[in-house]
Amino acid sequence: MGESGKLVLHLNHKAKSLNQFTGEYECRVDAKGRLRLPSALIRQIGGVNLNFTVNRGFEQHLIMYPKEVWERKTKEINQLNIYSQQHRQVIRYFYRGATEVQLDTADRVLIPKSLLEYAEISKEVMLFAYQDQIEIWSKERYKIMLEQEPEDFSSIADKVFGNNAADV
Amino acid sequence: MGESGKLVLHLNHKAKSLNQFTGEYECRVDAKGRLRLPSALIRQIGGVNLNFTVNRGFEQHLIMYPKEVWERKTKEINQLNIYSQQHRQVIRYFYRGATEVQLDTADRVLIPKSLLEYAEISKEVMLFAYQDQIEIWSKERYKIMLEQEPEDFSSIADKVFGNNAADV
DNA sequence: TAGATAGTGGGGGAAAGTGGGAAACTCGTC
DNA sequence: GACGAGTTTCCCACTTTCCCCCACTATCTA
Repeated sequence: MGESGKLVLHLNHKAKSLNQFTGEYECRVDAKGRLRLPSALIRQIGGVNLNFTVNRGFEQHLIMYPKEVWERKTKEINQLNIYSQQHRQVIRYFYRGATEVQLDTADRVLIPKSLLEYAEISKEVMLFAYQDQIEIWSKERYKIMLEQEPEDFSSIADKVFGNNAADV
Repeated sequence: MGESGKLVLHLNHKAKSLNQFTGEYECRVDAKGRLRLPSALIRQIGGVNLNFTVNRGFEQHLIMYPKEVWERKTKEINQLNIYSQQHRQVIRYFYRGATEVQLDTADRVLIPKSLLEYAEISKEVMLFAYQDQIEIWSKERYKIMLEQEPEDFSSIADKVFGNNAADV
């Protein structure tokens, strides 16, 4: 979809959650579609929180949110106007495929096949955790993603960091 | 060392921290991927601070920040709008594999394999500490980086210091 | 030369991660 | 309801990795 930045800017996008994940983890999905979370990540999550929502990300990867993060995000989305076609599109696009999952006794989640297919995940997976979410990428796609430098990185970096930081 | 072009890349007016590192250190990663920090550097760090965040730098090297320095840096990036494709790219480009590490009892950190690969580090490593960060280079790449400075340094310096010197 | 500090390397126990058998459950069909 | 195919999930066994600990070497200082 188009970015329609104006549309979504009403949303309170700023991440002010307690969850602040970090880390890049290499791991794998087994033949049954189970993904074990690295224990370093489990520790960050904090033990109490075993429920997650997985859905499609915007760039052919998956995103996993702790349940209460997901609930907060849906609240934001639900503020959009369902009677506007454009908004409906955004709403659907946001929800597309969201599935609740939970850790089994060996700290694994079962990822639905349709989602694995969408992200082209067969075995090797990279987890990329930042802010309040955990992105799930196939290893190949992750590599490709890293190699792409955003065209306007320096101009946005300018804005964020305030001066000519990324000029050279 | 000292006056490299790279130095200028990281100008960040907002970064005034207590941490102020200096130095160039030669050291090595052992067969298990552990990097021992030189004790001179440990002394600069100040003992209290055992947690770091490592991520990819922009020139095929790694950067290590004390945890709270990293957290300060992410604050600004986290203000971006995750629903904007452009901003998402920038956020990912900024985080690019950031992973928390900590010193073991022998003052070593275990660097994730994916990051070692990215920086082409096998054994010999150069640490380059300045401001509030520690750059980690493979010895070969560090040499190459140093060698290619002189040609364009003056023109870059012109650009950076010539008109925007006020900020610095 | 001895003693202290810095740096290197590896053994081994514990923890993390992997894989598969099989019981339990779901759902459609006869 | 009975049955079977497919899926989910618990459990256990096995492999791999991590990290504490100790021992050894190298370098520096008095």
